[in-house]
Amino acid sequence: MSTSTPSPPISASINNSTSRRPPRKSTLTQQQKNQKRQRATQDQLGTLEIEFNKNATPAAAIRERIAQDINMTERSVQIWFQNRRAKIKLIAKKSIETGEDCDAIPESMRQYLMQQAMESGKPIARDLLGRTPNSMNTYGNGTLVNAESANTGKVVIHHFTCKSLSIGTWRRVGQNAMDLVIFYVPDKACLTYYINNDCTGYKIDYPFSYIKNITLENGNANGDPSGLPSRPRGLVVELNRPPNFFMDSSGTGGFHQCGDFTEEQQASQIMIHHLGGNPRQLSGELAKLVSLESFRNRHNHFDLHAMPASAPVSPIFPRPASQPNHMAHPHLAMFQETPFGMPMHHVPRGHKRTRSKSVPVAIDFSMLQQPMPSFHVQQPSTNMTDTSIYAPIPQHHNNLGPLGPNLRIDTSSGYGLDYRQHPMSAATTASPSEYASPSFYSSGANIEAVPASSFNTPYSLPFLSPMMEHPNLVNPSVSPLSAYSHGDPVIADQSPPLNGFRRSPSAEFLSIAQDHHATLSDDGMMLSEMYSKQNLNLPMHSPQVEDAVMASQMHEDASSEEMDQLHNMVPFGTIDPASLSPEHIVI
Amino acid sequence: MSTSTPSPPISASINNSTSRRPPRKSTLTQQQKNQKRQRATQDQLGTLEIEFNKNATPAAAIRERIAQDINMTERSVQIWFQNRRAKIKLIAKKSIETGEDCDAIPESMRQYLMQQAMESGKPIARDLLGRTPNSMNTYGNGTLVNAESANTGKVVIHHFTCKSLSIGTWRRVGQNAMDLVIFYVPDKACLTYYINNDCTGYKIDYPFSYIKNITLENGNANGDPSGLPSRPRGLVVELNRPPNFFMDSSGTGGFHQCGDFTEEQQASQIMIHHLGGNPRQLSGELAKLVSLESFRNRHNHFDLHAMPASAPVSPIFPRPASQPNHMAHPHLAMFQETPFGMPMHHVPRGHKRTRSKSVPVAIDFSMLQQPMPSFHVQQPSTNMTDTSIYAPIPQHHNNLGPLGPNLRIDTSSGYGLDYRQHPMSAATTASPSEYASPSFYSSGANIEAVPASSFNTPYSLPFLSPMMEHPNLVNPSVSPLSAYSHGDPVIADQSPPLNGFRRSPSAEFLSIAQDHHATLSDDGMMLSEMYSKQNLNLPMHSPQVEDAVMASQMHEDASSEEMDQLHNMVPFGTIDPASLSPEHIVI
DNA sequence: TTGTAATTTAATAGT
DNA sequence: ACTATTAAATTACT
Repeated sequence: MSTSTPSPPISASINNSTSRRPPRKSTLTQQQKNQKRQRATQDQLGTLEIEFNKNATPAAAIRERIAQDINMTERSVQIWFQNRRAKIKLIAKKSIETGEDCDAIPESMRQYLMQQAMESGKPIARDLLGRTPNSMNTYGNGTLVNAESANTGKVVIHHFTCKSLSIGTWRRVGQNAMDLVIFYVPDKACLTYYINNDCTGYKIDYPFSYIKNITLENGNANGDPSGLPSRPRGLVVELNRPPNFFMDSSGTGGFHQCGDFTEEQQASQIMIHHLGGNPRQLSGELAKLVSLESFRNRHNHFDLHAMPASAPVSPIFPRPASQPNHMAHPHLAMFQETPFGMPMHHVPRGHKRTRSKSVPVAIDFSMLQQPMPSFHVQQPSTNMTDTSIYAPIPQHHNNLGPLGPNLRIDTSSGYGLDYRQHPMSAATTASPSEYASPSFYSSGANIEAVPASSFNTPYSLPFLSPMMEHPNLVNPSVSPLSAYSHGDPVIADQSPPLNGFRRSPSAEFLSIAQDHHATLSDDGMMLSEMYSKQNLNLPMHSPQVEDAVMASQMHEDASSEEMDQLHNMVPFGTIDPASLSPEHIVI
Repeated sequence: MSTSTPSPPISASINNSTSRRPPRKSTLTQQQKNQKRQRATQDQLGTLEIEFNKNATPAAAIRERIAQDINMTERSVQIWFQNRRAKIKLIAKKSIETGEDCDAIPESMRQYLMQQAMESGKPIARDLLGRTPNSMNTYGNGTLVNAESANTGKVVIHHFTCKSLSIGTWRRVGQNAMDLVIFYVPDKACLTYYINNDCTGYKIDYPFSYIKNITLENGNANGDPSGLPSRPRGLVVELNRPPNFFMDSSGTGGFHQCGDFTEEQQASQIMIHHLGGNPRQLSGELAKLVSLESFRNRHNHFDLHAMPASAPVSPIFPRPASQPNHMAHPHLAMFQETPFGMPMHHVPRGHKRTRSKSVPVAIDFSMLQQPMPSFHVQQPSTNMTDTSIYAPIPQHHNNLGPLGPNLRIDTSSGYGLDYRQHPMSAATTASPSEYASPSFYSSGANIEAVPASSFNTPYSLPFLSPMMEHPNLVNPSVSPLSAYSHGDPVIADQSPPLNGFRRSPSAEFLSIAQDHHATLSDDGMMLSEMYSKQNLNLPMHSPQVEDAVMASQMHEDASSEEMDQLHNMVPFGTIDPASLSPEHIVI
């Protein structure tokens, strides 16, 4: 039938069917109904595409308008959008598995996915799209995230869905879901804040052992009818010492440690970090963290003397009075864990999804075309982007010029070479012993025996030593500091020598990255990736199962950890002020 | 990433993916994913073929099994089936156009196509597959259906999707979708029941003018909560005179008129026919019929005096009290037509497609090999066929022995020679004037001017005369009766002389058939086919557009009638008892 | 070259 | 609106 006849002008044929389409309701006609299955013309596709980029879930009215514009039925437009979303979602998912890129995901879709993930507490969804944004241009800059996406997937990562990070007055707000990523790698026992500013990546990280406690702040959601401006919701992390700072010399493919880049180096002074986010969401995420042995034992290896093992049962922990400025709230609640490590009050699953409503979120189209590094941050006025909704949130030091390989972010003092301000000595500012409290343990099963071999404290453990075998490991910009972060005994314990690794498909990338910077080892992801290689032989079991959903789609021989890979990105969005039972949780 | 690696032994590579593939979902892997595009081996093809013959749309589980059997991924199996179905469908369609045969269509595929057509009320699909079953071995017996399949497709045919036909106590139940076909040819203004019994075809037909009224019985679907056994659902046709009877002297290639072959010749006595079927489905089909001018004017040419043209507006038609036995129901509803000739209450479009589920329909594999005539009927116990689901339905006179060229069907008295029992005189039993009622018209636009040239009443018009030009038109078994059926003025009017036909690819078959029997002209399909030839030059316009879907796939310059070709077969299946708004519709 | 494997796209069904 | 599936249309590959 399709032998020779040249296809007639499509628009004409479509016209036939739609021109007199009744202005009826929506479910009415599909093009097909009228005649045949019709292929969208390039014209139509163009418009659809544009509209999709603007809004991946247009309301009926908008669909109708579009439909009229391009001579399609509203129904067909609807279907097109549906299929498109599905397609992109699939791509996103796939890109997770393969670690491939996906610059084909318009910001609108990201926003949408974000929101979706946000509203459904489901980690799966979060993974998918949380992850997708990074996979864009990986290899190039070799961020930790990229490293992850490149590996075959043994790395277990969990996110904290936060949209803001505040340390003192220094504050970063995630704007397009790529500029602020907060996550931890259980196996590394390390918490990381990933920050992107104008295509340059920065990160702050610290091993669990640096964490004095973590608090979930629920504002004054319920039970406190006072009209007071609600306290910032989210996690409050209290450290016992300053974290580590890194930056990504853009494009070169790796992080190197650097000095405190926060405004006035506040992060080196103030040990309280506020991670703003939806308490309901964070509740579950926090539950996971605290269920980790590596978290619960985070102080065991060096701080046994500092904390009496008897205290932890108390449901309410008095917080150290010496606390500078943050939240001395009366609302405290014990974090209760379910068999799955989820809090009892975990969101039931009755999300209120704002169906196919265009989200009032800033959209960054520029992202779509430019093959730039994975992340980038608030440029006060991005083309096409409406940043107004974020305006009320104070952003410090955003008046940076375009950045080259050098970074400039919220810090007037040195970075790069002047990177070290508080190595070991930082302990004097906030020594572990000072802050250590009985509240470190959230359950009774904390004090577990530690293998003798794992007595590498974060202070002294050069757990990177195996990597030193590599000749080009010495990077001029790397300071000794790079050797004492991530003092995770477990990792140190199980970490195999590098030359013992089996070469997986991603091993190549690994070696490439290794050639780049000595700081490689400082990159949590890289580390974890190497570690993941080992996992091929040494499957590890984490207490979480919930995140381990995607794995099933990969290989059936994959352990649950396999699937639960790279939650690189933390989606964020409007915070649902919905009430959460416990208003305040301290770990 | 898939640069160059030479494809390894296929079975091995496939094995990789499938052998221990997780019992996971579907989106799994394509062979390609693993390595390269892989050609199915002869072995694999063999199995696939066999499976396809068993079931053209295997469920996922079955696909999985097959996949494992032949070392393919489930996905690939799925694709293979998909492509296969597409291919066969194409073949089928092509065979329609060319009039070629196609013994390459396994029964499973026919079943599938059937069901598909069934579930989608769409005539398109119905055409295709309605058509396919016949295309098997056409030439041989040259049934009307075959004739159709042979023509190039100008014939407009519409089906009534019925699964049973009852006249009095005589009853036929469609069992394999090929033994009971009820349809009409608008241009012929003739309604036909096609019946196949053990490879021999029979038919009953009558021009529209014989139809007193048609009722749609919806049983007591809704609004009648009484626990009464629902009245039989479907169409009830009331005639004003007995229909015509034909049979196909098997294998010889044509129908010839014969006597009433129904049990005790009930069809000659009882003017009420019950056509069982899904009311929802039939509703739309009936809507089409009543929208036809040729239907609405069916009495105009001879019975104008009998019915006052003023009455028709009444929404509810009192039915003649003289009605014998059938349905004197209180539920009557006006059949409302939309601009498209569809009833307002037309099924919304919510068919429940039992997706890719093998239908619980009797499958006759024997059909696959044997090049026997298109149709055949319920053999009480067919090999491999589970007839149980039809068991409850009484089948009369099925205890026939194998039939040769002679027929034996539900009639103990004469046929063949003793064929004429109620020619004109039958009118005395139920004269048009007696039954004529104002309800003949379903809308106001009925009484239209009739071309003067078309005043050929079904009583006198020898519209077959052109065919008499053929020498061997005289068949011993043909009676004069054959000359007065199908009194469609339009056809008679526009029918060209035979020798004026253009030779289409199928013209050859036509002539062959013509050489077979003088009864050719009695075969509605043959007639309509000839007629269709003419259409090449004389496009005709029917009020329906909906059916005209397939045309776009043929030639874009084809008129809408062109596509709406041969609805030869009426697929049937389980009747959906879903409620239909109007319970009872009278035309 | 065709024909077949596979992908992409519009649509349907069910949820 | 999402998922799963499909048929139809197309592309790719042998």
